[in-house]
Amino acid sequence: MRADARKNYSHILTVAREVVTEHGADASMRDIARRADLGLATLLRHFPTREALFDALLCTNLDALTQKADELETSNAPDEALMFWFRAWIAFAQSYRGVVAMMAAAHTNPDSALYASCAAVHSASARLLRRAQGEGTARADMNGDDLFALITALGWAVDQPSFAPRADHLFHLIASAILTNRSSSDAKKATC
Amino acid sequence: MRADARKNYSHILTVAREVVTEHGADASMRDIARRADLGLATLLRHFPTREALFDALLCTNLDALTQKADELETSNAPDEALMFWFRAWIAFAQSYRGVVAMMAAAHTNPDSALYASCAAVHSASARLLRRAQGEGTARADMNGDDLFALITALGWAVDQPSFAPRADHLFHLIASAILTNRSSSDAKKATC
DNA sequence: ACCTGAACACCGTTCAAGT
DNA sequence: ACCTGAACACCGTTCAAGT
Repeated sequence: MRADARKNYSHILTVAREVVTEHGADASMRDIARRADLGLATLLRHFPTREALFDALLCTNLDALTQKADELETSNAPDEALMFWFRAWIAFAQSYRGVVAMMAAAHTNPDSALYASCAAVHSASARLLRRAQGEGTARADMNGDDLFALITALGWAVDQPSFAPRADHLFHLIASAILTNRSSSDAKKATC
Repeated sequence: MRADARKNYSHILTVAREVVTEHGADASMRDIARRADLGLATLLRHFPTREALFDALLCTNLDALTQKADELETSNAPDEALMFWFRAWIAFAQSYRGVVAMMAAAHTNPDSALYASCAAVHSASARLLRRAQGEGTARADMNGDDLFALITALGWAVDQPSFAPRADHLFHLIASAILTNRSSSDAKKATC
């Protein structure tokens, strides 16, 4: 990449972070370009779609999330690991408004620039679930798709202004639906 | 209302139902007007906002939903009533793509044409919850806001193409998070 | 190589002019 | 009363012309 292009690239990301913080995932691409003092066409040259931009915006967080799954898998009890990771996912979901809805949509469509990231999150969570199921601390009548649906649904919910105040409690409720032992102390550590 | 206006009004609703069935709640208002052979301004005269149109589109379903809450409250066991109504809500959520997201947004904003309808659904569900809690069959550490958040989150989830295939099972999982007795036969009747 | 203004086909809002 | 074309300020896409 040429020096000026590289400079534009990182400048776009900086500005996009600001704009998206204010307006959420539906922020106007034109507005981002405007605030970066660039033509809209230039922005779209670097990030041909909104999802390409978000993949770049979120890749650090997303990598941290999948890496955290690896760490938890070796260093924590299965149910504890699942719940800690679930918490981390919800924190991620709250990074910018609308990200979860965007990821849920991207999850369906292999052409999306976010598809690979979604799949990575999905498989990380599925791995943690299977491990807890092996130990008998997570419901056996549930698969990776179910887990992903539940945590994504909660991620969407805590994104809604009217539901956000109850985010912690809602987390606890969903957690209790996933774990076998409702009052497990491990779960409590993660859900309280 | 003048005769021609009344005719336009109902014609718009008929056409809107078709277009929204195809394109979901984000369907273009212009497209609806076009298909109705009317100027966009005429459509917006009858329904000044998208939410006003949807309030009209959904009012029959919404009324049925709140009325169903009344019926269930007198004719069924509290936990059974709660679960039957929950099922009806999910069926409503599946009537058109995007309605749940729209209602969640409307729920926050008192100026929305859908606000009253959201409040009605909210209070109907809260009533059924309190009754089940009184009997001890629904979790005590949960309020009407929590329930509304959970059922709305599930409504959103089953709206996503990738989660829809597991809709029934996801319902069961959320139901088990709401009810006290996980394998209650009443719950089973509603969740299976 | 990389940037960008401009034309394009959309969207919902508003209102003056028509019947 | 009710309808509507047109102007408006937006949006993302595309590409020919510039450096």
